[in-house]
Amino acid sequence: MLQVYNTLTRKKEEFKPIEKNHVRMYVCGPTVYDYPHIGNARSFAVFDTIRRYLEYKGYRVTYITNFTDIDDKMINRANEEGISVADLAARFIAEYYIIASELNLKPATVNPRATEHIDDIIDMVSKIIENGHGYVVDGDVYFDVPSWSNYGVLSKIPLDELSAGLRVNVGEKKKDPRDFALWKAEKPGEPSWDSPWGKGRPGWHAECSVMGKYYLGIPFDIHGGGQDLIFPHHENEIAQSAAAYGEKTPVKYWLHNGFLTINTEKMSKSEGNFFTAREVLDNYDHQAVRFYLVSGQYRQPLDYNDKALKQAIQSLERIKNAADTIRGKISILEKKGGRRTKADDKLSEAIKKVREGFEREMDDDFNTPGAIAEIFTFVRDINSLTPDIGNAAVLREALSTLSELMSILGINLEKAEDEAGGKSVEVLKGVVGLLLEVRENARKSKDYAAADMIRDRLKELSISVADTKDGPTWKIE
RNA sequence: GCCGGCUUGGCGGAGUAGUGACGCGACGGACUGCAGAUCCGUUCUACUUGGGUGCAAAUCCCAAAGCCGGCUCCA
Repeated sequence: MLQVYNTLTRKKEEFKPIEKNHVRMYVCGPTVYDYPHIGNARSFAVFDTIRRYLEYKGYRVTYITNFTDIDDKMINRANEEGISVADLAARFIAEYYIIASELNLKPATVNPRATEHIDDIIDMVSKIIENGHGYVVDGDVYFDVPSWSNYGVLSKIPLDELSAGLRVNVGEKKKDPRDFALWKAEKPGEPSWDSPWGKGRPGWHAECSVMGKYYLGIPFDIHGGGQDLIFPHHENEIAQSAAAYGEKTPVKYWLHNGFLTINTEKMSKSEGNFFTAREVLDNYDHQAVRFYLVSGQYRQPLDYNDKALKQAIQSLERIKNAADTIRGKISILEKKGGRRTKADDKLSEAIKKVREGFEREMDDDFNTPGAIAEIFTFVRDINSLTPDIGNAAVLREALSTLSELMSILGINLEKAEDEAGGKSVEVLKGVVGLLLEVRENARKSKDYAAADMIRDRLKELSISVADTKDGPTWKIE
């Protein structure tokens, strides 16, 4: 049974989608005014893994993640750079897709943009006004927070506590400092759209409510994002959606990932202590970065430092080596053939255990560290049993299980060379096989100079050779 | 000030009240012509502190300390 921690109730709850076998999920995507930092990347990777696990469990998942392409930050940055907001958005949306592919994020069902839904936003704002929870002042529209008694359900901030530290910005005409803008009247030089309240643009939180409803319907199952979005973004989203569309709770499960820290301090753009996803991906192996991002439990803080990344590289290497060990033994067995042994039975048992263990851990609010621990136990079983395995069938099953589980974490262990190469791969295999035969003869006659030369020269051609008790194996680096 | 979270071995990091997960590192051994990979063992008085409940607590309860976060744009 899958349990997820719901920010709304502050408890782990049994996960039951509203529609049977279909999960509708929305994750807050980036505001496309700058390069995403590695903390954004964590959020992307975490929710991608959650999505993949739900699919593994047999659910069909409709996965929406948006681009916010109109807001204050977009306008300010575009003005600084002297380009249009649309051009700025285009640039960083393109950048997002590059990062997404390097992190092996599965493409979303739809990546909607705020500016594609202006009419829907206007529609929602109109409904909020009609229902008595919004008001118009000089072309601005504000949400009337005190009129909404349920305000604070998500962040658990009592309404009267809220007013304490709030300020009202110059130029704002709120009735109450807790109110927030649904629609902002046009200022000179800003992009704007026609509306019943004059020209203007959407406020900060409108787009997610609108696009969630548009693509998923309300209520839907999962809404994800970083913990910093709980207040005010998601709090406002709930109030807006509920006030406009009349659903008490527009979302069943609210999931929030913990922060990525640097030296245990929160990484954030306003503090200036951050690394962009780009520089991290340029410095480290992409798969290792992905592995690192999902190696911690998603609600806990994750510290970014060189040591942590190095450790992720080492750990992942261990898993990949196990896959190579299996492949090497399979190719030997294909030549020699063999019979099932005791080790085959033990490995079959281990395959069953790893799948159970992995699911048990992931069912517990996506406990990836526990799930990875199960994989490592399996890796040790693979390494100790493989030399004694007699039949390739169980090895193929072990390899496909390992690959399948790792793919949920976003790591692809498959090697594509076989399909890609066709005939030339066959020739390559033949030639390397021939060289290794020559080398084996040299080793038997203790001509180690010759044997080592063949190995070294192959290494230069990025073919690495390893001797096992059953004979040599090789792989392309 | 008001809310929330965290504190586990050299480091990272799980943890169902009852046999010290898992990874990285270090050290020792095995295997090996060498290399790589791997295996076994050690690192073990590990659980912030002080009380309490229990036959038994890292795990439950109560206090305290330290650290972090939200209350303002932020994944």
